[in-house]
Amino acid sequence: MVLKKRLQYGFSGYSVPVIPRGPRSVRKRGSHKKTLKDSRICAFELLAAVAGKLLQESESSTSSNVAEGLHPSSIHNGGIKQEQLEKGEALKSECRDQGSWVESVFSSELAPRKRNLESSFGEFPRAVSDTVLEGTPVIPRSKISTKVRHDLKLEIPENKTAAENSPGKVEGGSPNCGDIGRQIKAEGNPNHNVDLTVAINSNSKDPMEIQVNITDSLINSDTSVQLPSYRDSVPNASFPRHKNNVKLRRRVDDKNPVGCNVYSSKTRAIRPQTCIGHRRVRKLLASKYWKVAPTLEDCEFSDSDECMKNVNRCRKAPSTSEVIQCLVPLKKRKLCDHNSTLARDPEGSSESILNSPEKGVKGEKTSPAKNLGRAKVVSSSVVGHQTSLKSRDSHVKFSIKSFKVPELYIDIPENATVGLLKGTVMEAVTAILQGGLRVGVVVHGKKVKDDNKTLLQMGISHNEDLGTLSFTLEAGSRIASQPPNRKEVPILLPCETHHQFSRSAAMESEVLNASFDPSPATNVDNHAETNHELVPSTREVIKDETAPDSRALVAVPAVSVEALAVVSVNQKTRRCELVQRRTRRPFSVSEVEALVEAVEKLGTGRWRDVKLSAFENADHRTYVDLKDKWKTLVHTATISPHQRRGETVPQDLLDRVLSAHGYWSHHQHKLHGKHLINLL
DNA sequence: CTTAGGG
DNA sequence: CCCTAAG
Repeated sequence: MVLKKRLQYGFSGYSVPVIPRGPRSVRKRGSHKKTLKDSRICAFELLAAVAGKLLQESESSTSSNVAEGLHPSSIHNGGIKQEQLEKGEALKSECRDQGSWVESVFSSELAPRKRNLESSFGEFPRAVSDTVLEGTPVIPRSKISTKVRHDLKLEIPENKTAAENSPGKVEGGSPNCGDIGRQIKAEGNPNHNVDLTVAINSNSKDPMEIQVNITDSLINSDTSVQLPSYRDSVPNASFPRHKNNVKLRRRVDDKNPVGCNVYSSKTRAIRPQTCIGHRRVRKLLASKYWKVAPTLEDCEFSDSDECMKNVNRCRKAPSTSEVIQCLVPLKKRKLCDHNSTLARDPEGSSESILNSPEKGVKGEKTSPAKNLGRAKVVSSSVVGHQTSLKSRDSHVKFSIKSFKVPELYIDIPENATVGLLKGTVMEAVTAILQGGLRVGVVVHGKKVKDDNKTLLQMGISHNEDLGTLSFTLEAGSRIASQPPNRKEVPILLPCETHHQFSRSAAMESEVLNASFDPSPATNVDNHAETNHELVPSTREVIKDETAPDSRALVAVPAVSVEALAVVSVNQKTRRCELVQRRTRRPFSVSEVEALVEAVEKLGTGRWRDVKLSAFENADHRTYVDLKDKWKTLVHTATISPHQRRGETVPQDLLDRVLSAHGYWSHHQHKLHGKHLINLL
């Protein structure tokens, strides 16, 4: 039968099944791609800090908000909603403040830490607390995600270097100061013309909105930045359940006492429902767990170690102190999804940090050693939207619409007051900004390290799609920025030393997707200085509220805390292409011929062999490509000639395609066995 | 990593 | 071409 078929089709190679067994095809594509996908996102914490301040400042306004909004989903009017989470309850609250709105999810479980809370508590308006407290059951471990929005607008000459493009540093105002302005300044480059200012805009329609303005900004594109999530344990705080701004989720596991260890483990357990089932792995930018140390008035950090020491000294009970954990959302998102708010996948992120086996991070490495002890954590991730604008004069214009603070996890006792809760959140946020911020530039998912490259060199030109351009905010490193000497700034301490949070992996971030309508593309990037990875973006979008997984990050002293990542996304282009699509390379007739020949010989189920046999040297043709091409060839051969498009394939080849297809579709399974028999 | 299919 | 589920 075999022979018969052979003759029938006239395939010379038919009888001998060629089974090339060379080295497995090396697919650059696969690894490359994956790498990109997996690595992404950095959290951005900057905003969080701002938000924290705002909270303080906006005490008065806050109370009213808390009582009123009922709509959970709305950003400005959060509602309280209870949801069952896998393992715990998460409380999500959205608060508005002047110039910024913060949405947060708290996770609570707690470590005792009243001092700070109480002090801060006093600052909050009573109305708020009352409302909150009213009839509220305790909700252990809530998750809070905070979002801060502001607008960034930028216009940069294409010939500016990356450094210029990315301001070297973003400085946050001191937590204590009443003024809201924060500036991002470009450093090192004399020519940079970017000056970003983040300020609370009281005039804004939305009181809670924070505006970030870059001088000379021209455009309206929007970018949102998200901050990494943190977990903070706050002792004795009670959460309201019915108020508008808060969403609550019940957690299943509340049993554990407060310990850092316990905490961490639990933290892991917590995973947003939305995230469940997600296959994609996300990387966490930040380290896993962060602990917030009580505010130390007397401590100043010259270096992280010092900081830590001081902190410890100051702390009463470190072990029990509240812990703020920053989670880095790791979920990958698909860039193209619309309307999704940002989502995070803590697990993924943490995994990435941990070098989880899953995609992405695998091979890349984070050298823990480098970061060990340094506790650099990239905790926040920022996602933004970017709109590419057409510009004239070779200037690239884009604006970052907003920064978002994704998640903040807090562990707090049920009986804690709202005020304490607020204070805790504020501290956590503020702590993030302590070290100042640095801006990173991510192009096509890859962080651009070379500050001397011009935008043009990086492919950032006015006529390019800016969708692949994004920015990250990173906590300033000691090196990059001087450790702030501030007092009363909450300190994030590593909760568990044993935790690996110190790994550089912590630095990895994941990409988040932007949410709103336009097509959000998300990028995440980790900016640990030591780590650089390409961050791929995904299309998946996760709704932030629902999706957030949580994994905790350990906050390290501000000094050591690093990186918030901000990613801007291009909204304009619907198609988000963080992961750029391979350039299209139509098959030439000769390639088709080679393919047909190989398939006639090998059959349609052995694409790897086909590749090796006929396209061994064509690196750009993967076996999947060949398979796809065959698929299209079959289709082409099936349809009428006038319906065919592209380079016309000789009819004789198509005939062969059809013949081989028909033959193999019926014999591919049996054939092999028969061949073997024949050979024998 | 490969296949096989859907998108 | 991409993305994924399945081996």
